Amino acid sequence: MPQAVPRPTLQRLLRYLRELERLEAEGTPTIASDELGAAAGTTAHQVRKDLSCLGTLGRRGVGYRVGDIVPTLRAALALDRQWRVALVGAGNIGRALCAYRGFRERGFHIVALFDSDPRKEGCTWARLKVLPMGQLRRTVAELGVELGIIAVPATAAQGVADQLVAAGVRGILNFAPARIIVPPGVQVRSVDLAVEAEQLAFLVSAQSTQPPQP
Amino acid sequence: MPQAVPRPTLQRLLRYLRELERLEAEGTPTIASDELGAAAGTTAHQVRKDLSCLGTLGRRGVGYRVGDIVPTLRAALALDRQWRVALVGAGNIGRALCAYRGFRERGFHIVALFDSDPRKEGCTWARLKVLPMGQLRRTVAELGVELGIIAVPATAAQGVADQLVAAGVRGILNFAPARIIVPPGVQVRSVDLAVEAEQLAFLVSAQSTQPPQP
DNA sequence: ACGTGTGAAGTCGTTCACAGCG
DNA sequence: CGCTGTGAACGACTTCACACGT
Repeated sequence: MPQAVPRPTLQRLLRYLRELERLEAEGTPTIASDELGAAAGTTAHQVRKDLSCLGTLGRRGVGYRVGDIVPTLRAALALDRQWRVALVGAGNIGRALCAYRGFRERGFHIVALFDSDPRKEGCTWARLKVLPMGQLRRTVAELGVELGIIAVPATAAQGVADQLVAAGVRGILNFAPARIIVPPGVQVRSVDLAVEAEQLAFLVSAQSTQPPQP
Repeated sequence: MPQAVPRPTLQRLLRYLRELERLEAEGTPTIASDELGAAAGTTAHQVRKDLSCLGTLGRRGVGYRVGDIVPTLRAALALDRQWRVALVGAGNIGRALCAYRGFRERGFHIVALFDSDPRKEGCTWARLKVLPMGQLRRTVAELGVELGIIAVPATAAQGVADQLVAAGVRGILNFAPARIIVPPGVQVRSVDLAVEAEQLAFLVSAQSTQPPQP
């Protein structure tokens, strides 16, 4: 049975899948854990441990058959289906996410776009009309939206999250620099662009002041 | 001496700093670890352990003086200064990052903008002219750029990283869905938007198939 | 003989409990 | 007495070593 997959393992599994899809496109029939590890930036040990979370996927003495495990991984990671997404916030970030090809390529379809600013209402981006927030609940229900993306200012984030949850969304990807509280049963992942930059700055700075050990 | 700060601790310290700056603006003079923990979404234990990485910052029986530790935190996290940043890639993501206020508010100034597409050359975004890649090296040196942001397609990412490193950049924030290899002494942080969505999808999906324990 | 799967050992981070200072 | 600082216990993830299937 698929016992819990640790978070770090999940991230790596997604990277392995990327690499394996590339190998599949190139026609590589089989790959060993050490090669996959090198391609994904980790070790053979780690690759085997991670993949073993999902069952017995390889063949001893041979390696992993690319054609076999790509579908297995896709299914295990819930990527063998399409996800309908609502995007809230038609600002700079919202516009970029709306146009981002990476989402659609991986099965994430933004099917509705909302903004509280009436001046933006009716504008069209990437074939989507900007709808007023008042229509969020009905639209999410009608279109069967399962995931929401928040791309609004920090002060508005919690309110938007509440509305998304009330509309029945099961997961939220939050780009606002604010902590969001949701009831159990709803998943949240936050991406804070400034925090990413700040982490980088710290690492750069720490490395200058602390030269590596002798 | 400031011994190594674990990565998860670093992330939390940045969140504490946000909360503390808010408290400072509100005029709160002092705060205890349990309140700060609640505000930042963690525990009092964790707050004290994290802050103790940076030295003895609190007063027993009192708590932490907001006015004291905000500057201390800023200095320890290398946020008591400005960072000059070069942005490569004038596509959707690049445009959004260029206009993103959060960076400037936190001391990250995008001072140069590059794209390999000659048609975009000379366009102006947020008071920045799009420059050709050929000018990257000289411009980075002249302006004293320390950090680079990559917002180009995956296939171009490694090449851009190489050019940034050759130009003397010390850290790279990578938004391309590709692994980037840099020499030691250069820091990289990657943000893969599709992977974030994929993780969310997995968590939502896993929760449906595995109801919580009895 | 080769490469996977996996228990065991090791490392890192979190949680805890209480001593210690204001 | 209140709240911090911190060593110690705990738990999670990683690294390792080797048995096992092909």
